[in-house]
This record gives sequence, structure tokens and C-alpha cells, in this order.
Amino acid sequence: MRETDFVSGFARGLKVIEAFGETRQRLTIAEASKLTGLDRATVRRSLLTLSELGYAVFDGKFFTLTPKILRLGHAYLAATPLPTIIQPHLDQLAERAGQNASASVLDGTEVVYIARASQRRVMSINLTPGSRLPAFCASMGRVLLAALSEGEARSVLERTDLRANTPNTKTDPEELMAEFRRVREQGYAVIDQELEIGLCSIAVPVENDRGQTVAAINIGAPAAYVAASDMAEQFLPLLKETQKALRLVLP
Amino acid sequence: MRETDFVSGFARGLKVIEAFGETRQRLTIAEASKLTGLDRATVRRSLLTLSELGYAVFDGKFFTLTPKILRLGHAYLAATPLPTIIQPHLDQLAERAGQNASASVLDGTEVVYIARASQRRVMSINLTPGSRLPAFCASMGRVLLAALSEGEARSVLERTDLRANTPNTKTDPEELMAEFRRVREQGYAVIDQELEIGLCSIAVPVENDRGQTVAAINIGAPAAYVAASDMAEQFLPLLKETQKALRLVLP
DNA sequence: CCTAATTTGTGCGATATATGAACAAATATC
DNA sequence: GATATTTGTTCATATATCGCACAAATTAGG
Repeated sequence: MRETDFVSGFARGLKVIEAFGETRQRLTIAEASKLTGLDRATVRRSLLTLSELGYAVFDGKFFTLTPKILRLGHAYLAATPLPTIIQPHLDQLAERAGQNASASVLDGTEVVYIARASQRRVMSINLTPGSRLPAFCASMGRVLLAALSEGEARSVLERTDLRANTPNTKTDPEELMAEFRRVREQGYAVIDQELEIGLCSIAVPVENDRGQTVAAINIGAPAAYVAASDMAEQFLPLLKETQKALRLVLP
Repeated sequence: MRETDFVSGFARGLKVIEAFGETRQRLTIAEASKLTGLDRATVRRSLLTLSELGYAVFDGKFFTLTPKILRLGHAYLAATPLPTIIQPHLDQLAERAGQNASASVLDGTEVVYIARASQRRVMSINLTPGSRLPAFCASMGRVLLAALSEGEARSVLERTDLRANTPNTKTDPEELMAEFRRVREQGYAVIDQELEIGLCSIAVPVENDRGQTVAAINIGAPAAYVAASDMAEQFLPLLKETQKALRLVLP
């Protein structure tokens, strides 16, 4: 790609939108400038452009994103058949399991939720389509990383900030690589409170008819309700059933 | 705002992202150009920029959005406290009602889903946060439009494509305005298969502690399961309870 | 297999945008 | 209440982008 095939004004604008992540609902020009590392004048022009288009509003001091911004992400969710196909299966899975079920794909070092069926609330985090978690310590992440080649998986780990979320979090790369091999062999991953104390989860890959892993689905349950060692016994048959059903409908 | 405070390259890029709406997962440069009305060279540069940043991939012919694009919309969902605060209440509501519950806000002439709790699948449409429906024929839309001034509500109707989705859809502006008044008085809206045959729903406004309507929540049920005339009796107490709980926690 | 029709890639002049400094206004600090 | 600091805005100019026109490549049709 040539230099001139890159629209830096566009790239800068996207960076500004992402600056509204986390808990930052309202940003001043200076704040956005600091967060993005862009010049104040540039950030101001991007924000004013967003306002002009209705993606943001400006009250004289703060800029706030509007729901119109959801159109951008929704273009992906609506356009990609995966979430639409998976959702009904997920609903059924959650209902039969009596627990939350989710689906996600890998994006770099993170898993991104693309669909979710809530049955009960156990996590402190609010997960919706678009939510992200570090792949190395999430059950779906383990499954998705296990589907990569050894080299690719190792490369992801190298780029990951292997921070322990709980005392249970496995952070040793070699231990994780061994875990991926185990997951690949047994066909599922179980997480025992590595992400959040009190939460266990079990995930299986979602494969298309050519056997390629295109996503992962999981069931999460309170540790007080199901011990990690019982997760497979209790939920694996349901997950396998959903996995099988999806293999038949995915292109 | 001055002319020069508008970054047209950014605006053009956003338009390109939105071109991936509907069922268009893959777009060629020419297709995106037709959909956006932008010059091919411009679209090409925007798409190459998206690819360079990892928001899209190019296989030599088609451009496809990647899950990274979800970060953009998610910046809003994560940053706005509304979805996070409402979600647990919605989960509880859906569980107690045994039906799907959703929350949405108004964006122009459409309602935008910001949270959802699925219990069962009755709609043919797949609704996730970010999904949009025309406000005039959705229960939450009626509630949100009823919260506007008469002039504003009328203005929205004027800008709306009042297309009938089913034989039941009310499309006469005066009839709709009268409906808004009724909704405002009784404090809830019931939709009887105006959006989709076989689907009824009931919605109430979500108000903050100053009495301002900031969102709407609803419960949808199959018409075969609950007649429209029974919706209020069956679900209004639950909705009112959730509404009251939310009023106490919303800023 | 060749021609016509589309689609895609590229060079260039005109136009639009980014930059960084300078200034004014608003906050914060003492 | 005066000074220091941060913040928002403006401006001139160097730089980058836009859209057009043309060439190359691909696809469709006969």
C-alpha cells in the first residue's frame, strides 16, 4: 500500500472515538488530546465532525457519544451471519443449562463477545456484544488460542499482558501452552476463577462444516453453585450438542 | 462551526463503515462506492485505511469488517452508564416475566437497543444492542415519542417513513399523535402485532430522579401466548417495579 | 477466444487538512 | 485576589487528500 492510500484524518478520528472507552462518557478536547496523543486542534476538528454528523454532542465543554455511534459496530454484527446464526442456539443453551451462555471470536489477544444469553447475573462485569476480555484467562479464549498453531498461540501470548486477575490466574507462558494442548485434545476448556473469584466457565469451539474453528461458546456458573471439577460433567453434553447443531448450519 | 472544522475524510470513512450494514458482509470497492455515493478512489483509500488499522481485511477482491470494529460502538456502551445499570434489572425482569425484556433509547426516528435479556425466541429479527427499529411502531418507541413535546413528536413523525409492517401497523400521523397522548396519560404503551405478526409488547419509560425519560424498557410476548389486551394485566406490575427500582439508581 | 463492459489502480492539479505557535479565556493554585 | 496553569480557539503555511481522467486488469457475453 502506498503512503497516499492511507487517510490519516480518518485514522485519527477513529482513535478519538476509541478514546471514549472504559468509563469515559464525557471528554473535553484536552482530555481526548491526551488520551490519543493527537494535537488539540486535530482532536477538536474530529470531535466537531462527529458532532456535525450526530455521532456526538457538545455541550460547550464536554463531548459525549450518542447512540448513533452504535451503527458502526452494528454494521459488523448485522453483516456477519455468525452472531445471528448462533444467537438462537445460545438462547436455548442458556435456558437448558440454567446459566449464562455466550459466544465470542478472537481479536488479537482478546476475545470479543458477539452474542450472549443471560439467565442470571453472577459476574461483576457487564458483558454485551462487543465486550472484550483477555483471551489467555477466559474459557473461550483458551479454546480459540488452542485452535491456532503453536507458533501463533505463542505469538499471541508474547503480545499479551499476562496479568493475574485472581490468585488462580495462570500466567506462565509454558504452563499456558501446555494448557492449550490439553484443551485441543479434550475439546473443551474449563476456567476455575481465573478471571473473577467465584466464577467458573467451560467453553467449546464452534466449527464450520470444514472443521475450522470460527468462534467459541461457553457457559458460566457461580463457583458456589458448580465446582470447577463438575463443570464438564454438568455442562459438556449440552455444549457438545449445541456445537454439533452449529456445525450443520455454519457455512 | 467553520468550514475548516470539518474533517471530510473522517466523515467519508464513517459512511463507508456504515455501508457494511444490512446483510452486506463483504464489499468490493465498486459496491461500497455505489452504496455511499463516494468516489471509488476515496472509498478505496478509506477501506485500505481500515485494513491497515485492523478494522477490516482485504482478500484482494472483497473487504470484510473485523470484530475490532465493535470497539467503536462499544466505546459508547461501556462509557454510558445506562446499559450497565439497566442490564441486571432487565435480567431479573425477563426471568420473572418468563419473556424477553429489552431497553432502548431514541435516536432520530428509530429506537436503538442498548440492552437485552433473552428468555425465549419469538421474533424473526435478531435484536442485539445497537439494533434499530422504527420508533412509531415499536412499544418502546411509542413511550419515548410520548415523552417528547407534541411539536418534537410530530417532527419525528414527519421525518419517518410511515410504512406498515403488518396489517395492524398504525400509520396515520394524527392517530399516532393521539396514541402518544394516551401513552403519556396511562404511562405505558402496548403494541399488538404492529411490527411483526404474532408479537405483542408492552413498554414503560425509564425515568431518572428528576423525572426525565432517559430510556424505555419493554417485554415482548408471542400473541399466541398473551393477548394484547392481557399484556398490561400480566406484565405492567413487573415493569412498574423495575421502573421504580431504576428511578432510584439513575443519576 | 475475442470483444465489450466492468472493475480496479494510479498520476496529477486543485483543494482541503494538519501543524504548532500565539493568543484569549477559563480554572486552579497559592 | 493575584499569579500560574490549563484549556479552547485562531491563523498562516506546509503538507496531505480529493476527484478526475486514463490505463491496466478482470469479468461477461457471444
